Amino acid sequence: MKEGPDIAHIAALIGDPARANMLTALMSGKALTVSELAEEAGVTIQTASSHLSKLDAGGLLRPRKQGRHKYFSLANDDVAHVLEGLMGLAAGSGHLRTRTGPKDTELRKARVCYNHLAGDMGTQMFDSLMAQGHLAMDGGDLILTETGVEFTTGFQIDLSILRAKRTPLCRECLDWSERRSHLAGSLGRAFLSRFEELSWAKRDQKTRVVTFSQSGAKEFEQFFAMR
Amino acid sequence: MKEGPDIAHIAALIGDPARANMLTALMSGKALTVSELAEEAGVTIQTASSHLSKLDAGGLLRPRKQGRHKYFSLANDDVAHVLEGLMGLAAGSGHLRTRTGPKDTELRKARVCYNHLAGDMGTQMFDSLMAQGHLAMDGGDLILTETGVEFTTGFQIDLSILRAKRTPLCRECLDWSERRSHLAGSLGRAFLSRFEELSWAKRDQKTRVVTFSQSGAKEFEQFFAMR
DNA sequence: GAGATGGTTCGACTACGGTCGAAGTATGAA
DNA sequence: TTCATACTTCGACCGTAGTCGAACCATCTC
Repeated sequence: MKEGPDIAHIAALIGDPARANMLTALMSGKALTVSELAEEAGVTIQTASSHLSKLDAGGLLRPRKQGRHKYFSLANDDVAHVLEGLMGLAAGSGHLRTRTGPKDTELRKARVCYNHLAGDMGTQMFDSLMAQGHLAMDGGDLILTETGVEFTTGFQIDLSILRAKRTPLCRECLDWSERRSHLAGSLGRAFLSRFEELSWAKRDQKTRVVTFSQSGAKEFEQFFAMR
Repeated sequence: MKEGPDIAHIAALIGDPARANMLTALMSGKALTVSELAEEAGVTIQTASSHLSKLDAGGLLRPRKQGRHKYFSLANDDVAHVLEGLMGLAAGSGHLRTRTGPKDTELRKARVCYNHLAGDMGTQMFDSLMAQGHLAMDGGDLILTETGVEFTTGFQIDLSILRAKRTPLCRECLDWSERRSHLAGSLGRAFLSRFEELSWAKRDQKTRVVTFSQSGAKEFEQFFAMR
């Protein structure tokens, strides 16, 4: 009756509307300040502060002080992963916050998941990389193959920098809208920022939507076509 | 500020201690009655009933009436998956309900996750099946290869029955203790029940622990050795 | 220094939701 | 029919936790 970790505590942390809004906002991958998160959640700064300290104590956030600002971001990919999972359940039970509107289709098309590309285009990219043999599964872990290394370096992504970090290079992340995997981990992050550098795509500042330019979408299709 | 599914609602459902206990109990994969779940959660039958109707309304459970009993089980693998994820976070933040005791090591060794094998032996089995090429990733989906079909039928598992069901044959599930994937889906379930039929292993009724007999462990090692 | 801006702490208010006793409904047994 | 068991509904109680105003720190600017 009481073995295993204490689910209830952190589920309750996520379970408050204000905190859930903050966490959802942080799924954009950006680090946000207390006041930004307060606005995002629709509460005053005081309450936001108290919420954030609780989330931090629960290990869900990573705070960083910078001058008189305090920036919060999600603690790690695992947290983002669980949040996506919860979104999947919520979406499945037909409990959408907003009725499926025009913004919803944009979110399904391409969006930011923590720090990498998700949605239709995210899964397409993942599928393509697998089909081309650039990614492979090795005993439950996702790995970058030799051709994959070539491909990414050709994409102007410096793997040595990524490998130096503690976070895993490749991870898969389950998509709540597509119910399929897409690429997470530091490589997933690198791909997305590369898309931005090449101005193939732009993140919306507020809504997690990623919009590809017309030419950007074409380039993307070129590299990540299926078959 | 309000795009995406309503995380908070279902997170709050999981966030109550009594409900979390019930859900954890259901991770054993067994369907339990209202009174059993009440005892599991340490509350009276009335409150259990109200909790269960809320969980049901949230789409987390699948109720089945049978005579004057009402059996509840987890709605699907997705729910189990999210619960495992939450356990991972809770374990990671050092928030174990019970200090890592003797039962904890048993849980890490081999346990039931919803309806399939998890823990050290679960991930070992998954890794072995991947290494032997019986399982493979195909565009984000886990599939059974041709040799995999051979292997499982040689194991006296009737695939045609499994394929007839709506639930996916193969799925991967992230392990909170090992932080690696193991095999879920109807095939994962089939393997576990086969182990029981062969009396290689036995589930403990209360604690989710799976104990392998000495000879059973040897057989297991034979079939699912790494390399 | 003084003033402004970003966060935190404290205290008081409030409301939502978990809890159980008691009564009510269904199903099964005798 | 009568009794027992399994569960649900109702109502009342109570505690916890979210909320904000006000005052308090800390950091930067001038």
